[in-house]
Formats: sequence, structure tokens, C-alpha cells
Amino acid sequence: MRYSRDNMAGLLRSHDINPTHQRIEIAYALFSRMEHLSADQVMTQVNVHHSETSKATVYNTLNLFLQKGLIREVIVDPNKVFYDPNTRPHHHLYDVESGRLTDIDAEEIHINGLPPLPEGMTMEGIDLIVRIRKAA
Amino acid sequence: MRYSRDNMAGLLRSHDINPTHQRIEIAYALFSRMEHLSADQVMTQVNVHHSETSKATVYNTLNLFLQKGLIREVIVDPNKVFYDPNTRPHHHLYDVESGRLTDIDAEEIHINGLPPLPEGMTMEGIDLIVRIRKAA
DNA sequence: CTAGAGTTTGGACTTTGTCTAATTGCGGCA
DNA sequence: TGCCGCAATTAGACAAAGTCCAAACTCTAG
Ligand SMILES: [Mn+2]
Ligand SMILES: [Mn+2]
Ligand SMILES: [Zn+2]
Ligand SMILES: [Zn+2]
Repeated sequence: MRYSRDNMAGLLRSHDINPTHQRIEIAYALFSRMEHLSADQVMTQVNVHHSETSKATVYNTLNLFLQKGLIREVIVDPNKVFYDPNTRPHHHLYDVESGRLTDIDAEEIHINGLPPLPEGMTMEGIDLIVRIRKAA
Repeated sequence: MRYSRDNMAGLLRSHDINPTHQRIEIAYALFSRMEHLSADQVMTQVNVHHSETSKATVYNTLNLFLQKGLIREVIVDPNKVFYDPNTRPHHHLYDVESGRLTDIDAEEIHINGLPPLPEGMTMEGIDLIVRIRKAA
């Protein structure tokens, strides 16, 4: 599926998000690239041409997208959160030097031997992160 | 193996760390509890009786311990790093509501189907985080 | 045209962590 | 004992990521 700016309004509506100019730009930054971006990178992308979206709106909007299930967050770096337009179950390869994240489809991965969850707890998700770096 | 304050100097020396009063207190905070603590929690523990260790020293020391392989860090919360006195290979159960981390021994877990690493890359580690919460 | 709800905004604020220059503590040695 | 020199510690300034808030803007229904 290809994403263009024109798709964005429908995509937002389908997630119960009122499409505004800023929200469309932010969604487009993520979905046109289909890459993992930090809030700062989104901010930069959205304001390349002329400054039209504030920091507050970028954070508000990313959190709204998160809450509505349009995107997910990836926590691998102690300094910043990455926002991920891919919401299918998947894991990550993380290059600790460059900071680049790559998806690993969850269907290919099998995890055995997990202990039973503590009484009265439900699983919210499993994150698998493979940290890699250039070979010495 | 039980850890007392008296063990700490030897433990530090065995990791090539010069044992000082502050370093012993910080190590003791982690190893006597064998729990995952944030820098802030370490700071609090170390200064319960009378204030004797500065914020700069807490951070300096945790980073030194990290670099010497005495402890490891766990990145699961977007707001803070947890420091882990358990350096054996293991994974984590993370209660997203309480923030509590529990260890899962790596020996019981088997992960199959990982894709080959990109050319010229080496694996630094695999982190598996099972996010849980109270059942609704 | 107007009212009100929803959205955006600048900037103050908070939290987590780093940096630096000054000070302190300590072992070795005269 | 007194002094030297280095390692360690410190206060506090600084930085980066993120939140909060009250004011302003936008859009639509009436
Ligand atoms: Mn070790
Ligand atoms: Mn943060
Ligand atoms: Zn991803
Ligand atoms: Zn652990």
C-alpha cells in the first residue's frame, strides 16, 4: 500500500482522528517514509519548507496517534522515543552506533520457554530487540 | 551468594574499580537488594541517613560500573534507565503500571527464526521485554 | 454573523542526565 | 609529621526530551 498526502485524511478518520493540516503533515512524515522517527525528526520533517507546526503540536499529535493505535512507540535508546508507523506485530534490529532501527516480522520469530504470567496479569506485548554494531 | 557491605570492596576490586566510600555505598544499594533501580532511587537509598553522596557521583559511579561490566542497564521506560546488578544473561518482565522489573533467566528461553545479521555486523545482545499489566 | 468546541501555540516548567572547575581525600615519601 | 600529586567528589550550570497551560486561532452549526 502506497501512502500519499491524499491518503492521510482517510487513514486518520479510520482511526477516529479528526484530520487537520498539522496532523496530516505529521502522519505523512511517518507513513510516506515508513521509518522509525524520533519526535525531533518528525518536527524537522514537518517544518522543512516553512515553519508551520509547533513542538507542542508534534508531541500532542504523536501521543494522540499512539493512543488511537495509529502508530506505536519503540523504546531502545535512553535518550529518545522512536515512533513507528508499523503496527503489525514485529521486532527490531537496533544499530547502537547509527541509531537505525530495522523491522523483523514477528511471524518468523518463535519464542519458547516464557514463564507463566504472575496471577491476575495480562500480557500487553513482547518486545524483542537485537542490538548490533559494526564488527570490530 | 549473600552481599554485605564488607563484600563490596572485594567485588569492586575484582572489576578493577577502586573502592571508595561512595562507590561501596552505591554498590551496596544495588547488590544488597538485587533489584533494578533508577539513578534517582540509588541516590535516595544512598542518602537515607545523612546526605553523603552527590548526584554527580551517583551518575559517574553508575556509568563507571556499567563500563566495567559490574552492572548493566535496562531500557524499558521512556523516562529513565534502570540499573541491574544481575549481569547473567537474562530477560525482563515489566509491569508497565507499577514500573517493577522481574528477571527471566535466559536459559529457559529459546528464540528461533532470527534473520541473519546484516553484513559486517556483530550482535551485542538480545533484549526481550514482556510488558504486563493488571488484568482488566 | 456569532457562539462554542476543538486545535494549535509560545514559552515556562520539569525531569533526567552531563559537564566543568574547584575542592577534598589519601597514599607515598622526605 | 608535613608536603606532594593524583584520583575522586562536589555544587551548580547546562542540555535535551518532553509536559503543561492559558491565550489565540479555526471551523462549523445555527
Ligand atoms: Mn562481571
Ligand atoms: Mn526524557
Ligand atoms: Zn518497527
Ligand atoms: Zn534484570
